[in-house]
Amino acid sequence: MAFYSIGEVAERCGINPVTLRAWQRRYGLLKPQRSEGGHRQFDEADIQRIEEIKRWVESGVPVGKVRALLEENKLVVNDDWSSLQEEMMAVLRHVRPARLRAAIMALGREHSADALIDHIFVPVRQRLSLDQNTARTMCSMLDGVLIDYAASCLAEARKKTGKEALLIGWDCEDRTRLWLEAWRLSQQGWHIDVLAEPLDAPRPELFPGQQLFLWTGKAPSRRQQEQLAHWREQGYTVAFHGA
DNA sequence: TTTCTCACA
DNA sequence: TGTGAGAA
Repeated sequence: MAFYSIGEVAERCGINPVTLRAWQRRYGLLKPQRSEGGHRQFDEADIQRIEEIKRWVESGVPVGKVRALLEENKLVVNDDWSSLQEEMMAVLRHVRPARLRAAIMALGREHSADALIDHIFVPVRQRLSLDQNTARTMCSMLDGVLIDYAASCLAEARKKTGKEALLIGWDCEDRTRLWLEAWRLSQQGWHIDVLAEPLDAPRPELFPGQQLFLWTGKAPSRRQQEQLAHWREQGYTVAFHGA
């Protein structure tokens, strides 16, 4: 196995050695072997990884967020969902909503909401959103069909027995994801309604006696956790949904 | 010369 | 993300 010094790698990849060290030390992005003298020894795999990091950074992702993305991607690539993701991409390239809708309904008959959301729709949307141009259009079309499909699943779920609940996006930009999460909840037996517009400051007092779910799209902040505890003390049935 | 770490913009 | 010091 051939090794490269940090200087060689820096030149080959167009990244300052200082930056490479910073990626390793500050963000845990790299883990080259070391020589006896303590010098870094990069192999081809490391260089591949650096190129991948570069692509994320160039597409506007903050360096601090790249690690999570790399690990997420690794999981996705190694499981057998990747072929279904590719099929989804292939359907998207036709840019035919009716076809896309049929494909998604077919998937919905085969797989659980959890699996589809986590292994197909979230990864595919993420891939599409990185691109600036045509992928944005495909992503937009996908979002439209997904919301349509999610809404039909919510309606379907209401035909079975279940409790009423309201899903509210809290400080989250991703409206489509909100519908996907509503769908997920409906598969857990809830009759879900969605506040289509995410809120900065949800007001449980407007929905007395109703079960509320809050979706933040990320781990709740300290402030949000305190707010939730406060609402519960006041007797509101409100919960974070998901992470 | 090169690279290392660490403190510091 | 980059600079500079001091050491190997």
